[in-house]
Amino acid sequence: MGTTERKRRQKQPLRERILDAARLIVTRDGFAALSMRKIADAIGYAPATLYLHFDSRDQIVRALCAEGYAQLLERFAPLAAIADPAERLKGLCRTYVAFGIEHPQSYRLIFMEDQPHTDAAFAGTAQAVDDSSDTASGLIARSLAQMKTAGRLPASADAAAWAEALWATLHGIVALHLMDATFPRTPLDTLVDTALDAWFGSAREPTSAAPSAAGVALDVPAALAPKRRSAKRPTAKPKAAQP
Amino acid sequence: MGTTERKRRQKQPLRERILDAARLIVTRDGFAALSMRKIADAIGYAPATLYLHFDSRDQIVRALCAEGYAQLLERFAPLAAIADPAERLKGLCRTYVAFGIEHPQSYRLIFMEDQPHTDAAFAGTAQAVDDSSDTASGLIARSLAQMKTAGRLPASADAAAWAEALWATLHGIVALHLMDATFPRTPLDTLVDTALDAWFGSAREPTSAAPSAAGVALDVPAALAPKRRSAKRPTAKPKAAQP
DNA sequence: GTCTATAGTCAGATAGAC
DNA sequence: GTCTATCTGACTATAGAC
Repeated sequence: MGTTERKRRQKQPLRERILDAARLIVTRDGFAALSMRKIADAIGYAPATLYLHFDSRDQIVRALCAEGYAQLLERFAPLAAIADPAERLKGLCRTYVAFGIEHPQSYRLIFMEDQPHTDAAFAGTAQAVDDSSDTASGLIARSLAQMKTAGRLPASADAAAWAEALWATLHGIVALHLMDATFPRTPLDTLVDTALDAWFGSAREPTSAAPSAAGVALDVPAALAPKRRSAKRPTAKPKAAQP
Repeated sequence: MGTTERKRRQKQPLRERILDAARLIVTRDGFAALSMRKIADAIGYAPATLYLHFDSRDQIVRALCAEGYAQLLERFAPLAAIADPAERLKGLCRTYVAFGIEHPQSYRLIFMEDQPHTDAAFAGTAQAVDDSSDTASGLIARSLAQMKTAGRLPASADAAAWAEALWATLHGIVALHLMDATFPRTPLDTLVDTALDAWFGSAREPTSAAPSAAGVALDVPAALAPKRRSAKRPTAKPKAAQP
């Protein structure tokens, strides 16, 4: 074990530098502009060296993506403590949108470009309603289910369908904004609130209990250390060339 | 003029064949797989020949995109005749989603990949509320404004914000589905209806502010003919390479 | 571990012969 | 109008010297 440990530790520094450089390029120029050459140039190594630490460009991309997704979940984590499901949901929605705006390239990769990872993000959706899964979708679905139980959704409502539609709304807001910066003429926060009001009737008369609209601190300080938990399955997909 | 006409007509056949081939490739393999060489191979010409009819690959892509957008507007056209704004809006929403599902590659290009065209699609959004603009967003915004006038939206609602949020929902549904075919576990039509019901209260009980003015359908003058205006400024953007 | 050198592909676009 | 031939440049990934 000691030997293995030491070996791994020797490798880490360069691996980190590769990821750092890759993150910089991606953040600045987008994922399409990421190439092994550019990374190598950025850290002052030859392209071939990168292959000692990553099997392929794709593996680097996946590592960055996993990082971004972990960040999103970290942002969600403190919200789980909010007892009122409506308030929690509001916080989740705002945090989701804020994340997309603040980390456009990560968001693009996770939800707009890389199908495998989009699939992964959706994986838990199905049973998430009663499961306390820690996926983005699971958290939203769970809050909605609780709200239905609390009678804040129409009895006829299908909580799972609402969760899907609500997520679509959030994704649509972020995705359209990332495609065209002028998109929401309405301020983003206002737009999210508009959507929430439309869905849950805050603008409508509060039938039973009027939530006093306790302001959710939507700025989660995020003491997040960029987690480097890289993707586990190598899943070397050697690019099926089509003749 | 006669000479110009004749020249243009001589060019058209091959131009069409180029576009046909390009459309096929794009529909089958996606936009990323579209290359001048593949088009040339498909129609049995040399790559260089394509440049007699198009300045660049980008111009071909734009032509396909304009085509797709015109198709979307054509699908919308007959819906303008629906007098009841709520019914019209429902039709618009379903049509929008259906188009995205049926023409995934066109949708991707217009709204998910090509920023210039996404920008163009959004261009009319601003004044569209009182304008009978023939953009996709304009049609939705106009219907919503009419619904508000008819009292079917909360008086406090900002019709423009609702329009943006509703569009985001539709886009989110389509975009997520295109990224992951398993996305809406709920059937697509059901999901759209769920959103519409939640937003406009068909499912809610008409407690106090009932849609009393059920028949207050504002008629719509806008007879928008399926405009074929392909609207393209060549805008040759020769790909700014970044050194 | 790291490098140089290179293989092998693909791409967009152009020159100039026919 | 159309072709062949080529320029230019991007990329991933590998082999083998140091």
